[in-house]
Amino acid sequence: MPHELPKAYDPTAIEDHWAEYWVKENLFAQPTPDQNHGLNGQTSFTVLLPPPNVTGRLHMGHMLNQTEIDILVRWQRMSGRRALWVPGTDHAGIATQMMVERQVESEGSSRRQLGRDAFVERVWDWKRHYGGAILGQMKRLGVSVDWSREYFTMDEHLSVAVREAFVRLYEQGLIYRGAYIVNWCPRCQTAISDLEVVYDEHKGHLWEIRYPVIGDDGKDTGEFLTVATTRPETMLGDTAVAIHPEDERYTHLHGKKLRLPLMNREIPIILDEWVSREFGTGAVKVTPAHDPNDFALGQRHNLPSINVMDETAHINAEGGAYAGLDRYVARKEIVAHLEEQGLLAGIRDHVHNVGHCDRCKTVVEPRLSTQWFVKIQPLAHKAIAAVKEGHIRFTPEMYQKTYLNWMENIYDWCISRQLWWGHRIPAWHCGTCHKITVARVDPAKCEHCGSEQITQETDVLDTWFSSGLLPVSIFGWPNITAENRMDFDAFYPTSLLVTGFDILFFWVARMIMLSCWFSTDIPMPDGSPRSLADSVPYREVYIHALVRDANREKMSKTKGNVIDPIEIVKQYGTDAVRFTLASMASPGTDIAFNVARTEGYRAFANKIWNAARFIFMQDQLAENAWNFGIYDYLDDEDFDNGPQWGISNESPFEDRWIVSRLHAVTKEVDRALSDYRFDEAASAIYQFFWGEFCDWYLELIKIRLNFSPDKTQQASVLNALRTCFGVYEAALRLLSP
RNA sequence: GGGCGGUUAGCUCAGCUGGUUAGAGCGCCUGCCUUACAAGCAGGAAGUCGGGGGUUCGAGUCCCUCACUGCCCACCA
Repeated sequence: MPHELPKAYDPTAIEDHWAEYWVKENLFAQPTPDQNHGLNGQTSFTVLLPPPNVTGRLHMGHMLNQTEIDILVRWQRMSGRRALWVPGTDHAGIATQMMVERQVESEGSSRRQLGRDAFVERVWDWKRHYGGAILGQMKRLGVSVDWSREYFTMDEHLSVAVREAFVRLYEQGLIYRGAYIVNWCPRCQTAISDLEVVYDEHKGHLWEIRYPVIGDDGKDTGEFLTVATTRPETMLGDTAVAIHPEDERYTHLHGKKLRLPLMNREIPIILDEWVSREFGTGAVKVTPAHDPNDFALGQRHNLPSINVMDETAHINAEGGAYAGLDRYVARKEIVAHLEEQGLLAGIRDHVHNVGHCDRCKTVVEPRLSTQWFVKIQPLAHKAIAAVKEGHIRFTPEMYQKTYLNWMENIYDWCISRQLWWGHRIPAWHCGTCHKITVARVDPAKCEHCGSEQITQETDVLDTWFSSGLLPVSIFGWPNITAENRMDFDAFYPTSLLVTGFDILFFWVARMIMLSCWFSTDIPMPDGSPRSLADSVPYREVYIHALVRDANREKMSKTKGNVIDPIEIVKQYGTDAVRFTLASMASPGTDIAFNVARTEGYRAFANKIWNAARFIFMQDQLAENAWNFGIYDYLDDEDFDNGPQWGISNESPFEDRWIVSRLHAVTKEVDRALSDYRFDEAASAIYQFFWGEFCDWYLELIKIRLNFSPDKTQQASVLNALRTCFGVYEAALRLLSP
């Protein structure tokens, strides 16, 4: 029975063993509750893993996220709740398509050369091959998810949910299609949402261009109106110039027309109070097809829109002599030609924000194009109420403000993407009457004219449209049957969402809007209608920090400062890394990951190992212990319900002390975890185990061992050992075993 | 242009609703291979809590202000 343990803790072998065992036994599965017994009196604790992209490799952010969730899930499970943690992966539209495009290109082919069907098949291949990378890594790390419930956002039943959601919103008049200014990525050749545009400060120029004024006789008067622009190439699509109605410099030009240089087109001067008199020259060239402000102006003043660029941001046929040129080449030539013609009034240095595609960093081109949108106000309205009425609580609290502020100023959501990878929009265009048929199942003919000349919309949906539905779709919505009904009742609303603030709007906000909107049609278990309070996707949101490098720099491949969690884990062990993250996870600040801390916690793991070693090494006592039944005690099922101390008023002081300390620490850890204070929980455990249990209690035990050799004292010593085991075991439980 | 954080030991960070000599890890110094652990043990040095002002019997903790720093949001060409 005495154990020969190595002197130093080697995590690898032990972790490999247990990780494999946990997965094999699917130890953390939470099957659909029994039809008759429901949850059997237990309450549930449900968490969704923020689904990693299929393109990803596990990074420190995942590791932090999973460590926190795992701690909470295990803690709740130990507290007797039905803890369910659902894993899955996200198809990640653009990101994945880009990845596979690159692969295809490296083979000398291209996406278009392959064609849609073949390309999509390639992406599926790719997904099958690499898509499980992160989940595989998670398995090795031993996260306590229910692997039997693993999903992929393009699984059949989840795609059904996406389609249902789209059709319903359409039927409710909340999805519309139209030509509006969208953010267009010329590299990805798709529209992207406002959130997918990141702005960088750019030292550019403000070009001042003279537009000739035309007299009543149709000839140039010799006067000019000078406009200022940061994007001269867009002038090819100008359909007006706007000035402020009360700008006295230009009063005499009211009602006049201008000759658009290079294009020789007559354009009106319009008056609009939106124009700032202070900025630039006080005269704004108006390009409704290439600027959101100008688009709005165009709507107000009934101006035509001339789209002068194609989907690759090359000038199209509307650009006359410049057709075929890249936007920046065109800019250069246009500026040069203006200068030749004496129409360039000046060039100023100008610092302004330029939008880039979040994915590929290409400069975004605002561009008029026909897209699908969600009329978001009604959904936002509910999502605001859900939070304001306290049905969803944010931690840290300040994110509630951030959330509400965004939600209250929300714009319609552009959900269509000109991609091939994703959920294809369930809409069909009629070749005969040109109307649209939106349907749950592929229609055979146009619902308006009955024509069979229909073709499906080529666009796919924004990735976040499907992930926003996950809280309801993974539990069976919209097809709630007698079977999965129990699941929905038991686990929806989920208890908690743990995620980073970087997807607060992308995902958290969308989930709240979509889930609140769609879950209402599923009545409560007792048949009563579902209130807003029970429609929410989760009751709590815990937002954690970003993990940065030791110098507080964002980790990025280009900077080469990425700390690969798997490497660190290999070196120090999973527990050491997890303990580091937990201990550094204090609210409000980013985590500057410091390997020195991990070294310290590897030492802690070693300390725990050696405490066990000490206890097991008491050979002679262990033998006696066997006789005295201490191992029976350890085998006792009661032990599974927590150690029984056998502490009484007569017990030695140190026994009573350590047990009382254990209880206090347990309480402290409970408190800390219920406040999401992983750092405080970690610190309490660390201090207790090392500073009290090892430094004091085990030392006192040594003294007892040395000074109580006779039989009469044996019981006391054994009781001490029993307490050792007990505290040790309990401490391990605290560490979320 | 709005909004939100941060600024505490050499480094990375705690310090909850204001209350005894301001804490931890790593690092540093001194002494120890004491039969669980040198990834250890015993002990030690180290901070005018960003600057200034205020409230209070009492402030790292509340208020004002300044400075520096980071982040989010925003259609000024």
